[in-house]
Amino acid sequence: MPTIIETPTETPAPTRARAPRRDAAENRAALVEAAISVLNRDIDGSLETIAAEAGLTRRAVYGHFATRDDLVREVLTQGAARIGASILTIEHADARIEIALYGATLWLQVQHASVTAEFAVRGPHMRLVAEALEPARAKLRATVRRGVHDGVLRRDIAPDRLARLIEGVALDVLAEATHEGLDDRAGHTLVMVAALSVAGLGWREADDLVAGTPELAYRVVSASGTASVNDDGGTDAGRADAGAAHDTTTGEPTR
Amino acid sequence: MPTIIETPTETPAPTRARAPRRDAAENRAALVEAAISVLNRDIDGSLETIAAEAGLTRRAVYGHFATRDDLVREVLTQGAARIGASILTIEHADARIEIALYGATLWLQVQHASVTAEFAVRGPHMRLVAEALEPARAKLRATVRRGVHDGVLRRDIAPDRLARLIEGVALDVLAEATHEGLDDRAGHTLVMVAALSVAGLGWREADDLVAGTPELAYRVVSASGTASVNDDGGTDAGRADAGAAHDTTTGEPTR
DNA sequence: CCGATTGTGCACACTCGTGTGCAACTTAGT
DNA sequence: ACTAAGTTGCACACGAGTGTGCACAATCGG
Repeated sequence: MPTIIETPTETPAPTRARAPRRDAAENRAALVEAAISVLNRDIDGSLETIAAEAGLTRRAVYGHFATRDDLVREVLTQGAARIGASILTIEHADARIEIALYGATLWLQVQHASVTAEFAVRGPHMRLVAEALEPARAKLRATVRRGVHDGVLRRDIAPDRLARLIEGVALDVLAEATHEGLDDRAGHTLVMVAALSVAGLGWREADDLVAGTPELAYRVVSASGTASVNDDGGTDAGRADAGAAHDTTTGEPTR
Repeated sequence: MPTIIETPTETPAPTRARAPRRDAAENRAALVEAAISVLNRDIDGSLETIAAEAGLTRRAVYGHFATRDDLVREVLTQGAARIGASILTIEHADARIEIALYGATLWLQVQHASVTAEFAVRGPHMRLVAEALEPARAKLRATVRRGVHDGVLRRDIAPDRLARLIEGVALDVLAEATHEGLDDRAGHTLVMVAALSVAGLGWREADDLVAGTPELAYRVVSASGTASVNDDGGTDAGRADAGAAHDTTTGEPTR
C-alpha cells in the first residue's frame, strides 16, 4: 500500500473497512439514496459527499452517471414520478377528505418530497420538476375548486392560490419533521390537519373530520409496500363530548 | 481604453454610463440593498452579480466589506434586527389579533424577511440569524401559549410547534408574493388570514376578525415611514349577512 | 483648484468542485 | 479459474468564485 494521502477534508474519510461490495445496480441505488439524503441537508452538496455517503469514491460515481446533473435529474424525476403517481390515485367524494389524503400521501414521501420541492423553486431544474409535478398539482387545484364549489372549503382565497398555500403548509410540516423530529404517526395527522386548516376548517372541524374518517387512519407501511390499518387506540380514549382535552397530533403535552 | 475584456458571463455587464457616483456611504447602502435583492433570487449569488446590481465593480465591494461573508452578515443582522424590533412592539389583549399583527408586520418586511428566513435554515449563518431572531420567536411562542390558555386558539398542536407552523405559513405567503405577485393590500390581508387559519380559526372567523378589527386595517406606508389608515371601501360593499359571496384577500374572481 | 476618497481595470494566487484518463486491484458470474 | 464488470487512486485540465495588489481615473469636500 503506497502513500495513502489522508484527505483532511470535512469527511473524515474512513477509508478502512470498505463496504463488502454487493452487486452493481445496488450501488447505483445507493447513490441515488445518498443523493436524496445529502441534498436534503444541503441542496448543493458535492459529489464527494454523496459518493462517500454511498460508500463509494467520487470517481466511481462516473461509472453510473455521466454527470452530477444526471444524478440529480435521476433523483428528481424519480421523486417527482413517485409523488405524482401516488397523488393521482387519491379520490374521494368529499374534497376535504381528498385534501387530507393529499397531505397524508405526501407524508409517506418525506425525503423525496422535500428535495423535489426544494428543486422545484431553485435553479435550472425548476422546469423539469414543475413539469413532472404538474399533474399532481393540477389535481390538487381541481380538488380545491370542487371543494369551494361544494361549499366545504374557504371562499375568501382564490382556489389556485389556496392550492399553492396548501402545498406550502404541507411542506412546512415535512420540514418540521426533518428539523424538529416528528414521529410517523404524529406527522401523518399533522400534515392533514394543517392542510385542512389552511383550507378553511376550524381546528375542531379538522380534528373531527380526521378522527371520524376511517380512510384517514394511520397505516403502518411494511418495507415491501403493503399497508395495514393500525388502530391501537392512541392517547385519546374517551373523546366524544367536545369538552376539555382534545389533544391529538401533539406529542408534547399542552402543559 | 485598452482591451476591454468583455465578460461573456450571465451579466451582460453594461459597463457604459456608470452611475454618476453619489457619496460613499450611499454606495455601501446600495450594496446591501443589491445583496438583499440578489440573494432573494439566488441564495448564493456571486459578488460580481451583487456589485453589478449596485452599479459597482466587484473590486469596489472590498472597499466596503472585507469579505463576501461580511456583506452577507451585514444583510442578515440588519434584517434580523429590523424584523425583531418591529415584532417586539406588537401588543394586544387578544392573542388572535396579536398573531394577525405578527403576520402584517412581517409583510412590511417581505424582502428582508425572505432572505433572513432563508439563511435561518441554511449554512453556517443559521446560528447568527436564529439568535438574532430568537426574541421575536419567543414572543410569538408566548402569544400562542397565551391564546391557547385563553381558549381562543387551537389546542390540538403543541404551542411551540404551532408557533413554528405559523411562522411557516407566513413565510409561505411572502414566497407566494415573490413568485406569483401579490399586491400590497392583498398580501397584508392574506398573511393575517393564513396565520389565523393555521392558528385554528375557521375561515369565516378569521375573515370576520380581520375585517372587524380596526388595528388590522391596511395602512399605506409612505417612503419616510409614516403610516396612515387607508379605508377606501374595498370591493366588499354589502357584507353583513353570512350569505353568498364573501370574497376578500383574493384578487382573482372565484369564477 | 487641490488633495484625499472612492471606484476602475487588470493581473495573479488560491480554493473547490467537476469531468477524464489510466493502471492496478477486487469481486461476481459462469 | 478466468473474464469482465466495477472500483480505487492518482494526475491533470478546467471553470467559477473569492481575495489582493497596483496604477490610474473620477469625484467630493473644502
